[in-house]
This record gives sequence, structure tokens and C-alpha cells, in this order.
Amino acid sequence: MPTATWRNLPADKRSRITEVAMQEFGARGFSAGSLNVIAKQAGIAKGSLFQYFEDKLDLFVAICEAGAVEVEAAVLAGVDPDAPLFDNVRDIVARWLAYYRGHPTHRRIAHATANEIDPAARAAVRRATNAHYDAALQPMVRAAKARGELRADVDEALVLSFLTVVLRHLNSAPFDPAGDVAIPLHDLPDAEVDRWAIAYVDALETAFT
Amino acid sequence: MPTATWRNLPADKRSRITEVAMQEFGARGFSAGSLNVIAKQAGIAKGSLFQYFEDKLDLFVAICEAGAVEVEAAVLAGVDPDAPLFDNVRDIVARWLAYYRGHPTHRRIAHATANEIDPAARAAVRRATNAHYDAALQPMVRAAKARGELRADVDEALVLSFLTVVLRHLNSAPFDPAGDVAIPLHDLPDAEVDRWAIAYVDALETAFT
Amino acid sequence: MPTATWRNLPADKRSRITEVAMQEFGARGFSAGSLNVIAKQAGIAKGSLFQYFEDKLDLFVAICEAGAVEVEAAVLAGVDPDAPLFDNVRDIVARWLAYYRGHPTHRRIAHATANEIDPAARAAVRRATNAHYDAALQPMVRAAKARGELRADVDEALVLSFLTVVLRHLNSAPFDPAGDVAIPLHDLPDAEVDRWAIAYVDALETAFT
Amino acid sequence: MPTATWRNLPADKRSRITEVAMQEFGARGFSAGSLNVIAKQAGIAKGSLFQYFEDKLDLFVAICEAGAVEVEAAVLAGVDPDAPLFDNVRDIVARWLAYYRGHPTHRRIAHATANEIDPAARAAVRRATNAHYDAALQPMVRAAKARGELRADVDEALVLSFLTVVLRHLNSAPFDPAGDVAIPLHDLPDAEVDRWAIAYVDALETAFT
DNA sequence: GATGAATGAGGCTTCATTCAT
DNA sequence: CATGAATGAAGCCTCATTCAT
Repeated sequence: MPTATWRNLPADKRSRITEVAMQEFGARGFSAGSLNVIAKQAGIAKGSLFQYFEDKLDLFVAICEAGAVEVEAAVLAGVDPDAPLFDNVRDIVARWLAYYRGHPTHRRIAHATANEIDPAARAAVRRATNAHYDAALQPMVRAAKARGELRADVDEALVLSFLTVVLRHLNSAPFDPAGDVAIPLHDLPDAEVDRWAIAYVDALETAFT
Repeated sequence: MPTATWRNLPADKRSRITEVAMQEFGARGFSAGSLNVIAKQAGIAKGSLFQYFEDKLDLFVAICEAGAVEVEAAVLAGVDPDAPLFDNVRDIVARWLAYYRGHPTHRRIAHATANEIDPAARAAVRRATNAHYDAALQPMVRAAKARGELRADVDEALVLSFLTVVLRHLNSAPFDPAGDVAIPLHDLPDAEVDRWAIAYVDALETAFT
Repeated sequence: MPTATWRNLPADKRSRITEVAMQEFGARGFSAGSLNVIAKQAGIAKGSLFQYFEDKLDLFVAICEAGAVEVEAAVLAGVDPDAPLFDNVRDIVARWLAYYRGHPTHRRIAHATANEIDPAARAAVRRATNAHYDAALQPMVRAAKARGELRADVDEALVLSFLTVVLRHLNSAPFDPAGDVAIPLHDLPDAEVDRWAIAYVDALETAFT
Repeated sequence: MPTATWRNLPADKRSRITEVAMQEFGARGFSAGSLNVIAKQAGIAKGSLFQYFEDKLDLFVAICEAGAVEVEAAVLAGVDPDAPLFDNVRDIVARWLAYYRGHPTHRRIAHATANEIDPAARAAVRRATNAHYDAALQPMVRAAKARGELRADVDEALVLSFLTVVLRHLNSAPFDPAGDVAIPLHDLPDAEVDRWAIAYVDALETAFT
């Protein structure tokens, strides 16, 4: 956990370090990301990082969590829980894509978060981030079920799982040349990608309603 | 590309090195995987690795490709192209899960393959592996469409994309404590996981037929 | 360029490292010189070298430049620009030989500087060192020409070129068993070598005045 | 010394290996030159090199000597010992430059020969090559002296030394961007370089006759 | 609290040489 | 005589972490 020193840091310094760390870990992942680079680019002493965080992993987790918080605020806030579920999801997907197009650093760190292979790092980071989406989506699914929007035989957990799988795919495939074998999301203009994203959701809607 | 020396190696030595490399890269990924460790565990000199492969990436790609070939043989072979598409997919998914349960090393290397963050490594490895699944699934989807199994307004590419996304999910989530927020695939007995896997495919069938 | 860390180092440590590096590079040249050896002999950690210099070449260039600065100070300083050119040159040659006899490490590094075969290393190092001699000798030649010491038809550049060629020869031949086929400079007592050195300059004087 | 196996090799194979080795050592010098590269480029097994030569140095020396023999044949042959010395030297210099322009590989290996820093390598190689020039030039100087072409007070050895120094300079400076501070031999067209070369010899003629 | 120099283990890769076939 | 696989030392360089100032 970040130290008290970190929490007491002037906000601008803290956010500068956060931004730089996101770039580094987003670009190279946890294991290959370099504290040397982070310290140099942030303009602070290497030793200072160890006054703010216990070790490299502690920093990584903190960074990832910060990213998750921001994207959640941007994407999930203001959703009307009483609106039809898949209308909400289409809305969320559109905002999700828009947000990550405008925040490539956050997109990359989210990708690194999801794909980190080091078990300790992944576990720590997933624990910190997954909860956010889950916490937001799960009640929406439940409410939809209660309102009778979903077919009676449909399992809520399956819906939720599908939603997160699709969201995760849309976080990486459009930005990765080899992300999707079937649809060249990486090479399409934004509007086309948006249309495909809606198509994913429409398919789920067909499946579950 | 692996050297002639590698191809001329006695089969047992070659497979010992392959196995060890799969374990190392499967456990730590490409960037963090150590050639020192591989050489030591394989009982060969570090320099020998460079008689077999041009460099670390060359080894990694070869290993990944070997894994993809084997899993393809085990999972996709013997599929009847004239059988109903989703029957085939349910069959494939079941064999896929069974294969990876019995071959944890292959499962881990496939995971590392899909998630490697180093762009050069990922590109090389995806190029080598993606083709396999794509080549097998795409004609099946096309034939199903031609046979009228899919609804007229359904896009083939979307079906194919969904299939690969689900397959990839089933390659990691059941083996990763934090792989699926909604369904605890990691903690369920094999039979339960199989049932969920079928449920994923059923949902797709509902969506597209 | 050496780092700030290097410039802030205590003078004795810096000069110890410099001395050791000169010995190593002087003895084995740039490509064959070993950073391992330098670190060990200087009593510092291998990694520390990379806190002082960007890489091996950066260290090599810094060392060579340091050598050039010192020899220039010792050999060229205090020359009276109004004295006859070849008197000055005889003076310089004598001091040059004396200096290198007393500073064998500097002599060897100067030799390595001049003879390094790696193109990048040679270019970098020549750029750093050539200027010193050129800057000192060229005005002397020009002034001599202006004073009418040189024959009217003599080209200044040719004189300067001859001078540097002879100086370079006197930097290596007396210290190299196979340096000069015709005159066994390596095996002669210092006084004899000095006499031969004067003879070289006398010949040039005859040629150009 | 090369083995009997080497001497019994088919001439074309021997000359292919020689050519390749000249390129490698000419480009990277003795220490940095790689037997791996030589074997690969020559299309022979690495081990074979050790059937032809005792070790790396043995190969290097043999290669250098072969180069010296060829250049001597091309440059020194057919010189009339009774012609005036400096006419001969001008002739030699011109042929020397022409030869090396047409044989860049030989030029580079001669350069590497002259500048090798490894003491053992340099000693061996100089011993093998110096004799050639010396053997050719020395009698010419002696004869000139006997014919009264040189001033009475001129030392034969000094003339010979100057000649070799100038020849060596003309072997490297025109081909090295930083070879001559005063005259940009590297950037001049061939005809200009030839003119400067003559100027060097003219100056010596003035000095010694 | 901040610094930044020092560490030394570990990273990948290249090398000359040996030796069994 | 030719081969080429095997070796392991040594190469340069990067790293996270510590600690005295």
C-alpha cells in the first residue's frame, strides 16, 4: 500500500508520477517496466519511489487502481439503473470506446493490467480493478432480470460474464493489429468500430432477451 | 527461424528443450522468461540455445507455434464440416477444455502467447498461431451460413469473432483465480466448467440462429 | 557524454578510474578492452560505470579526450608563436617524447586512439582529439608563412600534414618493436631517439624553407 | 604456420577463404574479427579452419602476408633500379594508390595490419609484412646514394623511414574521414589525391637532394 | 522527506576452440 | 580430411533496491 508520504504529496507531483508510471507500465508491462525510466521521466530521485511505495508491485497496483477509478467515473457514472439493460450497455460501450480513444495512456495500462503474466502482479491488480466493473454492472443485470427484460431461463452470471468479456475485447482489439482474427477492428475508422461494438451488444441482446 | 542444427537434433533432446521452454515462458512470459533457466533446466549449455535459434524471440515463436500445432491437431482434427455449426463448436469447446486440462504446459504457453505485451513478440507469435484457428473455424462458419443455419441478417465475421473471443476466454478464465468476475470458473469442478462452456455456446447459438 | 554523477565524483576516485581505463584501453584497444577488467581494477561495481558513462564508447571517448587535454597542456603550452616555426617544432617534438616517456599510459591510450579500427569509436575519438593539435599547430604554420619563413611556393596544408604525420610516427615507433623498418627507434637509448626526431624535423625544414 | 592441409587445398577454395578472411579482418580488425563469420561466408565448417591453421592468429598472419605479397607484386615489380630514386618513388606512390583504389579489400587488410593493437598479433604481422617493402625500397635508396643523387650528409635510414611513413599515410588517410587533419584527402577526387601524393614526394626530394 | 550514488545479480548474445562422427 | 554440435567464459548492459547524506 502506498505510504503516507505518497498521500501527502502535492497533487500535481503525485499526478505527474502517476501519468509517467502509466505510460511506462502501459508500454512495457509490469515485469519489463523500469523504475529507472519512471523516476527519470517524472523528474524525481529513484530513491523517492521507495519512499512512496513499498516496492515495484505496490506502485503498479496503485497505478492500475487509479486508472480503473477514472475510467469507471467516466464510463459508468450517470447510468440510469431503470433504463433497459442493453440500452445501457450500448451506451456504456460507446462511452468506453470514446474514453479510451481520448486517453490512450489509460487504455494501455488497462490492457497491461488485464494481461500481466506475473501471477503475483496479476492477482493484486485484478483484485484491485475487477471489482469496479462488477460492482457497476451486476446490479444492472439483476434489475433487468427483475424487470423481466431477460428471458426466464437466462442465468444472470452468464450475462454478466459475457458483458465483461466483450468489454475486455473492445479494450484491446481495436488498438492491436492482431487483436481480432475475424474483424480488422484495428484498421477501421472509429465510426465503423462503434458499429461493430453495437453489433456485439445486439447479438447479446438477441441471445438473452 | 530455428536452425538446421535444431531440426537435426535427436527428437528426445529437442522435445526436452521444448518442454522446458514452454514451462518457463508459460510461467513468466516472453520478456521475463530466462534463457539461463531454460538452458540449465534442459541440461544444455547456454550457448547451445543460440545454435538452435537466432535469438530469444526466435525460440519463443518456435515454441508457441509448436504448441499451436499440437492443440490444433488434438482439438480441431476430425471435425465433420457438414455437421451443424454449433454442434461442432460445442464439440470443439469440450475437447479444448479437456486437452488443456491434460496439458497444463501447453495451456500456459498459449496464454502467454495471447497476452504477451512486447509488441514485436506478440506480433510474431500471433502471426504464427492465429492462422491455425482462423483457418479451421472460418470455413465452418461459411458453410453453416451457406446451409442456412444462421439467420440471414447475421454477419459471418461477427460469428467468427465471437467464437474466438469465447475460446480465448475459456483458455484462460478456468485456470486463473481472477479470470472471470461473474462466474468463478477457476474454483468449479471440471464438469461444472464444461456446463458453463456449453452455456456460452448455447447463448451464441440463440443469438445467431 | 559523461553524466553529472561522474563530474561530481571525488577527484581521487575519478582519477583512479581514469587511470585504470587508460591502462586497459591503452593495452587492448577499444573493442578488446574490457569493462569488467576496468571495474575490477578500479575497485568499483560493474554497474557503477554505467552511472558515470552512457556506454562503453562514451567512457572511451572521455578517457581519450582527457589524455589529449593533458598532453596538449604539457607539450604545446608556452610555445612562443613568434619564434621560428621549426625551432618551435623541434621544441615540441622534444617535449612530446619526454612527456610520453614519463607517461606511458598516456602514450598507449594516444596510440589506441589513433589506431582504433571500429569506425564509430575512431570517428568519435578523432573528433575529440584531432582538434587539439590542429588548433595549436595551424596558426604557427600560418604565422611562419606570413613572416616569410617558408618558401613562397610551399603549401601550408602540406606542411601541417607532414608535421602531424611525423608527430604521430614519433608517438608510436619508438615504443613499438616493429614500428619503424628503417630506424630501430625502439631499441635506441632516449638520447639517440631524440637525435633522430630532430633529424626528421631538420629534413622538413630543408624541404620547406 | 598454416598446416600442410591448407597448402594442399584446391586453389579456388584457398583463395575463397583468403578473400573472405581479408574482408572480415579488414573490416573489424584482428580481435573483433570473427571466425564464425569467416567460416559461414566461406561456406566451410567452423572446425575446418582449425585444420588449416593453428589458431586465429595463425590465420590472421597468413592472410596479412598474402596481402602484402600481392601488393608488392603489383606495386614494386618492374621498377628500374637505375632510374632516379624519386622518379621511382613517384611512380610507386601512383601505382600504390591505383592498386588500393581497385582493391579495397587489400587496402583494408593492410590498414588493419598496420594498426592492430594486440601486441602479439601486431608483432607477428609486422614481422611478416614489413620485410617486403623494406627489401624493395632499401636497395633503391642505397643505389641512389651511391649514384650521388642524395646529398652527402643525408642518412639513408632517414630517407627510408620517411618513405615508409609517407606510404603508410597514403594507405590510410585517403580512405579515412578523419585521416588527415590538414588535407581532406578523404573527400577529394582521385586526381587531387594523386597530386597531393606527388607533393609529399616532391617535398622529400627537396629535403634530401 | 528527498536524494542519488552504489551495488551485484542477472539479462541476452558472441566467441574461439574441441572432438566425436 | 571435413564436419558441425557443444561448450562455458566473457562480452556489454539494465535492474530494483539500499543507505548515507
